[in-house]
Parts: sequence; C-alpha cells; structure tokens
Amino acid sequence: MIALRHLRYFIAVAEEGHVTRAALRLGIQQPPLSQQIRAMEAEIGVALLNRLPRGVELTEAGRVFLAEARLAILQVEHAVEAARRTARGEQGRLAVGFTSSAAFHPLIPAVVRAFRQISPQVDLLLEESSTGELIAGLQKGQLDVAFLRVPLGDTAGIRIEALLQEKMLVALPAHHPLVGKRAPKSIALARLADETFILYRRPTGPGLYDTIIAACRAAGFSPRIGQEAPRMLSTLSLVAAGLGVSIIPESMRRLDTEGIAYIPLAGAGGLVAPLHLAWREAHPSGAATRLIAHIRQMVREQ
Amino acid sequence: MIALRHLRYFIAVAEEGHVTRAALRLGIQQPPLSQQIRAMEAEIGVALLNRLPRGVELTEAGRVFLAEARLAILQVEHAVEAARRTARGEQGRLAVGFTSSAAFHPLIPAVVRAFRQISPQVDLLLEESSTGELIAGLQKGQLDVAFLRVPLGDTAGIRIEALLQEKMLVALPAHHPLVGKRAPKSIALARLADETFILYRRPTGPGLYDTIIAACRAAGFSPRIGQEAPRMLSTLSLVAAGLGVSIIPESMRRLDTEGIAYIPLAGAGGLVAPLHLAWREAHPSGAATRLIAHIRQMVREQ
DNA sequence: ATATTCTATATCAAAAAAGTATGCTTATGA
DNA sequence: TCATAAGCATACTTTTTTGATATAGAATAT
Repeated sequence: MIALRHLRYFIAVAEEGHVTRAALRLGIQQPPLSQQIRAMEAEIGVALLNRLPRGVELTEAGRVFLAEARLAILQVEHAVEAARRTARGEQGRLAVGFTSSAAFHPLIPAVVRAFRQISPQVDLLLEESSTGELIAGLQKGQLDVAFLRVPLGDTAGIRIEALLQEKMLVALPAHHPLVGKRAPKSIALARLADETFILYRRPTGPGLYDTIIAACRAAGFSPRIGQEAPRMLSTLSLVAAGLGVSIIPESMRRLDTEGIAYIPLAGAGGLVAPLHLAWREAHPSGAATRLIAHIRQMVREQ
Repeated sequence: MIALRHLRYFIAVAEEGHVTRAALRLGIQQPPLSQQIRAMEAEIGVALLNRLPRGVELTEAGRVFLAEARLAILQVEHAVEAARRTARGEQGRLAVGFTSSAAFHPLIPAVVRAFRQISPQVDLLLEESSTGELIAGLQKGQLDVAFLRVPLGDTAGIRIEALLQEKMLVALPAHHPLVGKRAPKSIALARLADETFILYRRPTGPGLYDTIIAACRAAGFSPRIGQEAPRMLSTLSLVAAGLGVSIIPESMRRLDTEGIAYIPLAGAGGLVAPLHLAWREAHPSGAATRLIAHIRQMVREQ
C-alpha cells in the first residue's frame, strides 16, 4: 500500500536526480531509500526512474507522477491546516440562534457584524426560533450558540451566561389618557392596575410573561390579560391598535413606534428583561469558543 | 509524521461513526485503530472526534479534515493512475522529429493524425531538422522518435528500423528536350549522363546524395554537379528554373509541380529512397512504444 | 443494579523500515 | 587500458512502528 513516505522520498530523489544525495537530504541511508522507491514502483507497476551510471533520471511516467505527488503532499498539508484553522475557530460553520425578542437588541447585529469581519472564513448560520427550540437545537448539536431572554425547560448540558439586563418600558396607545399631552417621564406600575394587558407568550413555558405578572402582583394588583400575542412583534401592533397596554424590553422601542408611546417604569422593582447567551457545555467548536469570547468582550466594552 | 494510513483510518472511523465498526471494515482490531487516530490527532494538535458513550462523532475540525483528507486520498490515487496511463502511452508528451525530405512522405501526416486520434492525451511535439541533429536529439533524450531517410553518423544507442523504400523519380524542367511533347513513361539513368545535376546535401555527411552518385557511376557516368541545394525543397525550385535535373523520392512529386516534369527511372538499379524510423534503444517511453507499434501496423497495412 | 456497548490502556508479537557491509556496473582519468 | 571512483543494488541485522490480545473504565439501557 502506497504511503506518503513513498511520495516524499520519490520527490526528493526526483529533485536531486540522485538517490544517495536524496538519502542525505532525507536523513536516511541510501539502501533503504532505494528499496522504498523500488517498492513503490512495484506497487504502481511502472518504472518512474531510469537508473543511469551516474544518478537517476525521471521517466516520462516519473515526471507525471512527480507533479501529481507534489499536489498530493500539498493536499495533505492543506487538510492539516484546515483542521487547525477550524479548531482555532477561523474556519468552518457556526449556527447561531436567537429568540425573536432578543433579535431586536442592538448587541446581536453588532456581534454578528463584528464576527463576520474578524472571521470571514466562518459561515454564520442565523436562525430565529422559540426559546425551547433553541435549547433543544443546542442539545442536538444543530446550534452552537443561542441568544435568549429567559432560560427555560430542560437545560441539561447547556451553559447559560447572563449578558445584560434591559429596563422595561410601558407601551401605551398614543392617545391613552395616561400619556396625556406630554408623555410623563415615568410611570409607576401600580397605575396600570386597571389596564388591559397584552402579553407575549409562547406555549413552551414561562418567560418574560411570568416576570411581568409577578411584578404586577408585587405592585398590588393582578393584571387583566386582554390578549396573548403569538409573536413579540404583534404585541406592539395590538397596543398601537388601542387594545391594551404592554410592558416590553427597552430595545424594542426601535420598532413600530407609530401610534405607541413608550414610557419608562418608575422604580421598576425587579422588572427587567435579561439577555442570556447559551451554548453546549460539551465540545464547543473553535468558532463557538471564539464567538463567545468575542461576545463577552463586546458586552464588557459596551 | 502523518501517513496516508492515518487518513484512510480516519475516513473509515468518520464514515462509521464508530471505532470498532471501522476497525472491522479496515480488517484490523479496534485498539490499534484507536491508537492511530489518537496519534494523528496529537500530530495535528486538534481533536477530530468527540468520544461519545456510543461511538464517536466528528468535531467541526473533524468534518473539515474529513473532506480534505478524502481529496488527498483521491489525489494520490490520481497520481498513481496518471503514472500508469503515462507508462501505457495514453498520456504525456512525445517529441517526434523528421528530416525535411521525410516530411513529404504521406505516411508521416497519416501517422500523426491517427496517433492524435487514438491517444488524445499525449502532447505530440513535432520537429523538423537534419538527420545528424535528429540522431543527436534522440541520444540526448530531447526526441523520442524520428523519421529519417538514411541513418548516418554516430548512432550508438539508437534503434533504426526500415519502414519502406520509395522509387526515385527524375525531375526535369518542363521544357527539357528529354521531356518532349509527351513525357516518356520512364527514362534510363544513363540518358542523364550529360545533364547538370542539382542535389540536396547537408554538411553532416552522406545520404541520398551518395546513393545517387553511386548509381550514376554504376550506370557508366560520373554526374556533373551543378548546384547543391541547402534544403530538399530548394532543389525543386532550381530544377523548375531550368538550372539542371535532379533525382528525388517519389513522394516529393506532390510538391512544386509547376514547371517540373517527373519521370520514373527505368529499371532503377538499387536507386531507391528508404524511410527509416529511429528511436532510443534505452528506456523508450510508453507513448513512444505505442507510436512505434502503431507506425509498424500502418506500414504493414499500407 | 447489572448487563451491555464502546473506547482506552497495557503488554506482547509481527511486520516494516532503517542501518551496515559489500557487491556490481559504468564511466573517468592517468 | 587498467585502476579508481561513483553510484545503485543486494544481503543481512537492528530498530521502530504497527497490529493483536487481554482487560480496564465509562456510560447508557434494561
């Protein structure tokens, strides 16, 4: 069976035109080199060298084989380098997931843009889905990293790290009495006791939904739920349509401003929207490790 | 140092997702296979596999390496195949030389055309030069095969084989008295005793030139040499210009017919133009062997 | 818990590669 | 032309590498 050693030896002999000199260069003796070359010729079934009184010369087949053998060696080196680059996270593919509400936080496009720039050879696959599906995706290895609001469900084997916490805003229809002529600087949660709430909730489990209800209870009332929107974005549409009020993370202010007044909560007792980063505990890829480190740095510098 | 064995083993493990099963497929035991894979990972410095409770899975680096390793194996196989094809004469380059007078024989273009068709992957390099240079080219390995008329000079290490013999024609100016109104069917050499001869001769030594002079002597006269043309083709131009007569191989009739009458020699005693094939005795290339065999066949069938 | 399924480790045997000594062929130079 | 040197091949030995066997260790599945 042909080995890379055979190719390396042959290339040396071809380049030197001389078995003894090639052996010197390879750091072995001449007889084993002669043997290896002959063994390879026997294996291929073709004479690659003409043995001359002084040195050797390539046959036509030898010339062709030399060129191809060099390519083979290069390809092996390329394979090794590609693996190393991939392990260093400079190459490969990286699947990043995020929940719809996290998608609106400016950190995420900033991270994606920055990572694309520093690791152009990594294919970033971005995928938006629910928290539950993100966690499952991580566990199944379909995702490498995910941004989510509140971790929930079975997070076995998943590392979760808090990145930041956002303040919450009250979203009111623009013509709501509480907004008045000039929107107030802030509003206390208790003043929303009689409002109808529009909240975002996924069937998969608790999330911001429960945090908000708990905060209302703490403020002394039990919120009346008017509607549960299927997607975070629809919540704001319903508020704009005047169907009720909602409480949303600050970063969502960027959206759908038409017809909505955003007012900070006064002394928001524990009512904050966290942003978490999640990744597989076991065997993170080089690119994932790199991305995580980069995210941490961006959060720190922010 | 990485070996092809490592790549083959790794590919098997990657494809099976299972060391034990891959070992079975490779016809070795599981422990050495595990060892070889680990040795290669150590060599590269990168984890290619994640060891799971049941079987193994590829890391991102492993996936990249798998694809590249497959290419490396293919390239090695390609190298071997290319060498074999070259040895069989199906690929490579082949330098064919011929003297100017041989170039006019229809066998040569026919051979070239036929060989191009049956061996399209062989690059044919055609080169016209003098007999002496052809022989030297063969000896130096610059040429693989040569067509020539009369072998001369130092032919050490050269195999020469007679392909065919052509009749000779007398070339006369169209208005020469011997041609008359209707050209005669043939003409005896002795009748040219008083003519001026225009002959082709290269400085390198004897050739057709001497054959012709010897034939004249045998016919009872010593030819008067009017001019020695540097190239076979110029001979005919000089004849057409009325400067004398010449004796040429039959196949040259195809050229420069304007102003020249070609008349066969009556009972041409030994006055024939041979065509020889010459090639290096030592280490003929596959393509050369193939070409030579093909030429012989074409001559036989002709 | 216990069996089962896999990979890892340790030790030994076999095979392959490298080393040493020397032979054989062919050119080179006195 | 004869001796010498250059350079590849062959024969044999030593070392290294690869593979086999036995068994441990980890983890899931029953």
